[in-house]
Order: sequence, then C-alpha cells, then structure tokens
Amino acid sequence: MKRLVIIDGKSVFYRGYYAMGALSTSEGVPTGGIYGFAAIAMEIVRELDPTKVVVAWDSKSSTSKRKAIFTEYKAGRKKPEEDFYAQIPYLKELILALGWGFMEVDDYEADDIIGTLARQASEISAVPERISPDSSDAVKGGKCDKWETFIVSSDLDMLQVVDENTHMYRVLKGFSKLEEMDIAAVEEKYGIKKAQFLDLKALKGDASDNIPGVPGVGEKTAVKLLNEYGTLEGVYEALKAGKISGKTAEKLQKGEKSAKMSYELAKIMTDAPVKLLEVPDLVLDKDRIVAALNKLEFRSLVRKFFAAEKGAVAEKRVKQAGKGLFEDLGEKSAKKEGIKKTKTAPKASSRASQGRESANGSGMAVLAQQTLEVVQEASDGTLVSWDVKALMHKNEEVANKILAEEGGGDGAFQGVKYWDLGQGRFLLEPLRRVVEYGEELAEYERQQREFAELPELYKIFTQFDLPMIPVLYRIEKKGMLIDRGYFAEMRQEFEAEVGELEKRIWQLAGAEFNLNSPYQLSEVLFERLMLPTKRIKKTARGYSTGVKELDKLEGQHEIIGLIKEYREAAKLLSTYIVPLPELADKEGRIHTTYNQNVTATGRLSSTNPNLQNIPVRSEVGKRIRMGFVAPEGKLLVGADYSQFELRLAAEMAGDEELIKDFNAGVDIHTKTASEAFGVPMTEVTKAQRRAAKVINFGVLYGMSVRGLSQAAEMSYTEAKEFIEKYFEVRKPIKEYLEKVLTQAREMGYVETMFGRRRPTPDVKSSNFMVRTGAERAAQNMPIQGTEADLMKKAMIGIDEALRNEFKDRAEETRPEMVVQVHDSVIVECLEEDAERVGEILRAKMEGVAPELRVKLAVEVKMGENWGKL
DNA sequence: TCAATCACG
DNA sequence: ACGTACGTGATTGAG
Repeated sequence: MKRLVIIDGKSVFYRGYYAMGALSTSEGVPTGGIYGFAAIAMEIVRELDPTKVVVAWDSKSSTSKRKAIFTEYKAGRKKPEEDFYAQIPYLKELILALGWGFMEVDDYEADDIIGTLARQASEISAVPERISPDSSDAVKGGKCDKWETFIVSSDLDMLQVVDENTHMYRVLKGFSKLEEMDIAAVEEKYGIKKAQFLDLKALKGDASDNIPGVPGVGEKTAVKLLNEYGTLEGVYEALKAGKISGKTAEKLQKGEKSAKMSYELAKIMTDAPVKLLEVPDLVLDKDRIVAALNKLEFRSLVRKFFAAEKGAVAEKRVKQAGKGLFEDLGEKSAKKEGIKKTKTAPKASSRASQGRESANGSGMAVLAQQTLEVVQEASDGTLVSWDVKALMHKNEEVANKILAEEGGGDGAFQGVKYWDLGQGRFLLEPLRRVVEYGEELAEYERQQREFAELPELYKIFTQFDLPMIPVLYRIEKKGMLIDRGYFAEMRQEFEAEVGELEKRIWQLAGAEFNLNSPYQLSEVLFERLMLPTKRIKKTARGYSTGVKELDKLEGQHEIIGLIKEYREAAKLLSTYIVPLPELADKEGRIHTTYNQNVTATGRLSSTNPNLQNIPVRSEVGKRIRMGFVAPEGKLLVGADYSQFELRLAAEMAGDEELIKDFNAGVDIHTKTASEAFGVPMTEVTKAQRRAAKVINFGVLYGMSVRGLSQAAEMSYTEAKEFIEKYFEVRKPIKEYLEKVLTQAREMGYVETMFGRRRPTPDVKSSNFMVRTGAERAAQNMPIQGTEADLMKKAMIGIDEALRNEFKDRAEETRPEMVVQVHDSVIVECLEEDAERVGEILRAKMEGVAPELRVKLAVEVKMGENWGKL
C-alpha cells in the first residue's frame, strides 16, 4: 500500500503563523509560520511514512470562487502582516529540501488540487488487482499499486473526499500532533451524514469562506431540513411541493439562487490540471533537511528529526555512553505521543497516545506541549524541561530520576537538580506568555542570569514553586477516589428530576424551548409571560437570567422557582455527576492536573477535572462531595486555614488591634460590627454581623461602595457610611491598601510577602473601568498571593513530613495528599493513622511561618467522605 | 471562539 | 461619564 499525504499548505502555515507569534532567526527573518509547518512535517514523515507528499497551495492570482484564506481569512480579523509574506520563499525552500511536491495552479484553490489528487489516487487503487497473488508480500514490499491518502487540513469541506482509503487529519494545537478526523463524531455533532455536509454548507453558509448560504437559515434549521429531506435538492423539491411552511419557507424561497450558488462554491472540484504521477516519490535527504532546518535556526527540530531517523540505534548508543539520559528518555516519550488517534487507522494505531493532555490554551501551555519532549541535561547536571511535571507523568524513568534528587530529611531542598523553564519564565515575566523556542539550554542560562538579579524571585522559584513539582506530581498520580455506584445512582435521580422540571416549566411557559439557552429563556420570561423587566440587568442579547435577576422575580410567577431548581440540578448533572465518573481510572480514582503557571496571584489552578470547585455551599451540591471517598479501612483527613486571608491582611497591614483580636480568638466579624456600628459585642445583631462579614471580605477584594451596597443589600449611602466608619476603625488597613496602590503606580508591580510579583500596568489606564479594575486586582494580589505562597510552603512541609514519618510503610498504606483547594488540603490515610496525620497537618500549616505575629488557625476534620469534612 | 452562567476559595 | 467586588474552570448556546 502506497501512502499519499496531501497538505493544505496555507491553512497549516496560517495556523503556525498565528500560534507561534513573532519567531525569527537571529538575522531577523520571520519564521513563526514555518516553524509550525516544519514541526508538523516531522510528525508526518515520522508517523505516516509517506510514499509521496504534496503541499497544495491556493494561487494568489486565482479569480477565486471563495476568497483565499490568504488575502482575507476572516472578515474583521487582522490582516496578515508583512512578515507573513516574507516567510513564503523560505517555506518553499524547506518543502523542496524535504523532498515534497508543491502544487499551485492558477484559478484553482488548494481544495480543488487536494480533491483532484485524492480522486486520482482512488482511481488508481480501483484498478482491478494486477499484482502478485501473494498480496501480503506485495504490501510489505510496496509493490502494490493501491494508494491510501491522508489529507492534512482543518477545513470540514474536505470531508467531501473522505472515503475508506482517504483519511483526513487535522493539526492539533501545539503543532506536534496530528489527529484523524473522527467522521462518526463529526456526523454525530452535526446530526447529519458525511455526504450531507456540502448541502449543509449551501444552506447555512460560511462567513469565513464567503459562502452566503440561505440568509436567515442557520445550522439548526439547516440540519432539521436535511434530516427531513436529505439533500439540498430534496429540500427545494419539498418546498415546491408545499411541504414547508412559515418563515423558513419564505427564506428558502428568497434564498434559492444563493443556495444553489453556495452549493457550487463549496463543492470541491476534482478536475484541476494536476497529475498525481507528476509528484516525485519521497526521498529523504537528511543532510539537505538538516541544512534547511539549520538555516532557519530550528535547532530543536534538527535534534528531533535526527532521533526519528536514527531510531533505536541512536537511543542505544546514547544510553550505553551513559550520557544524555534525559534526552534519550525524552525522545522516547515524544514518539509515543506522535499521533493522537480517535479512530482506527492503519499503522500508527499501536502508537496511539495514552497520556492525559494539557487542556490549557495559553501560549505557555502551547509551548510546553510543543516542546514537551525536549529534555536536556545542562552541564551542571540539571534537568531542564518546559514542563517537568507533565514529563514525569509521561515518563516514569524521568520521574524516578527527579524524585531521587529530592531533598531527604531535614526539610531543606537539596539544591536544584531540575529546572522548569515554563515555571521560570512565568515567574520572571508573570502574565506575559511569551512563546519562545529553540534552545532550552540557552533559555535555562538566560533565566539563571535574570534570576541572579532578582534574589527574591529566585528564592520563590527554588523554595516554593520548584519543590512543589514533585509534591503535585504525587497528588496527581495518587488521585482521589470516587464512589462510582453512588454517582450512577445520583445520575439516575438527577436526570429524572431535570426531565420532570423541564416538563413542568414548559407547561407553565406554554411552549417547549431550550432551558439552557439564556436567550430563549429571557424571551419566554419577558415576552411570553410578560414578567416585569424593571431592575433586570441587560446583556448583549436580551435580559439577564442569572440567579440574581431571577431572585428579583421570585414570587411573580411559579415558574421562577422551578427554573432555579432546574438550573441547579442541570448544572450539577452536566458539570459533575456525569463527567466525573468518566474521568476516573480503573480503580475509580480521579487524577486532576494542577497548574502553577496560570493565576496572576500565585495560586494553583486545577483542570481536567477541576477539583477546586466541587460544590459545598448548597445542600444538594454537598451530595457531590459525598461521592469523594476514602477506600475501605481508610479515612480522609482535611485541614483548612480559617480566615486565612483576613489574618494575612492584618499581618501585612500591621494592624495591631486586629492581630491581637485574632490571637485572642475573638470572632472577628462580630468585633468589626461592634466597632463599626458602635454597639457592644454582645449586642451585635445577626444582620450587623453579616454586613461586617461582607465588608471584611470586601477589603480583600478592593471593595467599592457600590459593590458593598449590592452584596450586603444596603443602600448606597448606608454602604458609604459603613465603609467610612470601617476605615476609621481599621486605619492600618486603609493605609496599607493605599500603600499597595502607590507601589502599583510607582513600581508598576505589586508583590507578596515573599516577593512574588504581579505587574500592574493598567493602574495607569485612562479608561475608568480598566483602571479601577486594575486597582482592585492590585490591592487583592499581595494578600491572595501570600496565602498561596504559604500554602505551597505548608504543602511541601506536609509532603515531606508524611513521607518521613511513614517511610517504612508499604506504598498502599502510606498517607498521601489527594487534593488542594487554595486554603485546604486533604490527606487519605489508614483509619489508625488519622489522628497522627491530623496533628502533622495542623503543625505544618499553623507553623508554616513562625515569623508572623498573627496566629494562623487550622481546622482539622476527618471522615469517610469529603462531605463529612 | 465568545458570552453567559455558575461551581469553588 | 463610566457601573464592579478578587482569583479560577467547565458547560452551554450562539455566531
């Protein structure tokens, strides 16, 4: 079987151009788009092992039926810059060096070239067998004339030419992976068959391709029509037969010409003047490729390519030499990652990726994914990678190597033996997700130089963020156990409830509509049921239907309460009850991914799933926490800091009064109320305490008068007076917040107690909204960030203490952290260890920073499920 | 891909 | 004159 790969050159290049940013050679030749292209080229050669490769290109001069991506990709989108065009000659050179064909034909689009070549390949394949009887041999020897075609494009139009021997692949973000288009999934997503996509496009149009479609007919209508009448032609026959009525009929009537034209526009031609036979067979000229890559200064790709070519031999040699172990391991993992497949496809299926994927779309994450396999050993023996933790998950050998380097015993980190470039970059340039490629070691040295001038940041890097990597690795690897039977029962119950509520709501509304659409809901509420729109906030499309607005309508109509119930149940169902069990492994454990490089304050974030927003506030929601359990004979031990941020505010502001109160165990909200309202502690009402609690939180968020009046349900003037009084009493807090703001304006950044920074350029903005928003963020960061720093330090201590204390235990009986939620952690351990573990948690968390004057309070709880903590 | 909504600290 | 509390992530619908 011969293998033909056809690439939609411009679309791949275009994606590279935008994803990779302003990459250039040392001489200033822009290379961003080419990099993406080159990276994926490596994968194509390595994974698809093609006989021929051809790059199809839209001709610039073509009187294009659709406007080429090139000249006008999407209306309203910024136009490609000069450097876009500047890259093309270099790209062509690279393609040549790769030994690939390049096809550009006047008046034909890339789609048409692809379609034509694919058709020709199919036709050759369809010729009756004229090969030797021993077909398996023939296949092996490549004598068979049958072709298998792989199209690399992101345009769904290409589905038109997909068949059993023609596959379609798209480039995943990160540019180092290909994924076969899962036709069944696409069909399911749209609710129509592959053959109908052309008809769909003709009906609904496509703005990005300048295909008008039938004005007023969107995807929904189009799919409905096609399900009923099969094809575009069928739809119009039905229209003429009077089977379609109403507005849709009118639109179809009016748009008939446009629809027919759209059909022709979207149709891929298969008669372009190109010949498959003209494409030369691929001959790999390694030297030439390396020379081309070097010219573009893609050194990391050169390495990658070499490894791919030399394969096992090279790996063995490196290993034997005992040097460059990490590089070797990395290359192996890179190969495994190769192609992510969703359906059966020949050859590569055995190499399908098993690993979890980073779901993060930030530039940094793209970079991390992109270069994940690149692990280097610096001359000082330090392991350097863009994402050490992800690497550890992918490669056990690397993980063990790193874990072995960990400090053992006295709590001190024994020197840096691994270096996370992503982490370092993030710390040095917080929030600036600049993407850079190429030499990891050069970046490593660069970061070291930068850190040398920023000792506080270096300290945070080496004492907080880097040591967190193995800690988080262990938490993620262990995973948190869920009770799948319990979730299954809950699912049944909630699905029934949601269905029931939906029915009743439809009945009350007098119409069936999609309750999940805020737009449709607002239509029902405010147009159909004519509920008063006074005081209801507006959104871009209609009136807001958030809980806050619904609350204002409570009592006006029975439907409101039901909607709120529906919302809660549907949310819990779709966000937690259904997906969580699907993410569990064989044992029923859920492995989240913690990211240290996301938040502006230094907190962790959790994805895939997010274990930091498991419900707790509502009774119904709490039932989900009860599904997180300890195994038989074990318990969960949870420890929370109480009023962590407020205590830190007291500390950082140097508010002696407040510190004293905290240390004396006074109820701080009551005390605040007492002082601000001028009543004795014993006479503070519940409402006063509640208001005081709101203002205490408000302080942490950069409180505004309006914000407080809304949150505490008091009038604007009341809120204003309250705040004034509060700041009279809490003068140090007020002065502290002002000091933070001054620093933000003067230095351009704010920082935590340990020196973690957040840049604050927008406090100088002339836009009121932007400026005040930035001010609040600036005031909040030192407190939230210090909390995060301390929590990291505590976790490192806990991890160490647990491993130390229980080092003689078998792995299964060792207490292990299983989750962190900003100010709390949970450990899973044997029942008989629970008390001891609780003590360790308390000691490590309360004692995390003995230099603080304010006492930190930790609450420890235990139980067989998360709901009991 | 964005906006709305809602889950958490 | 403007109209918000800070920090996250997942799901959904719509363009």
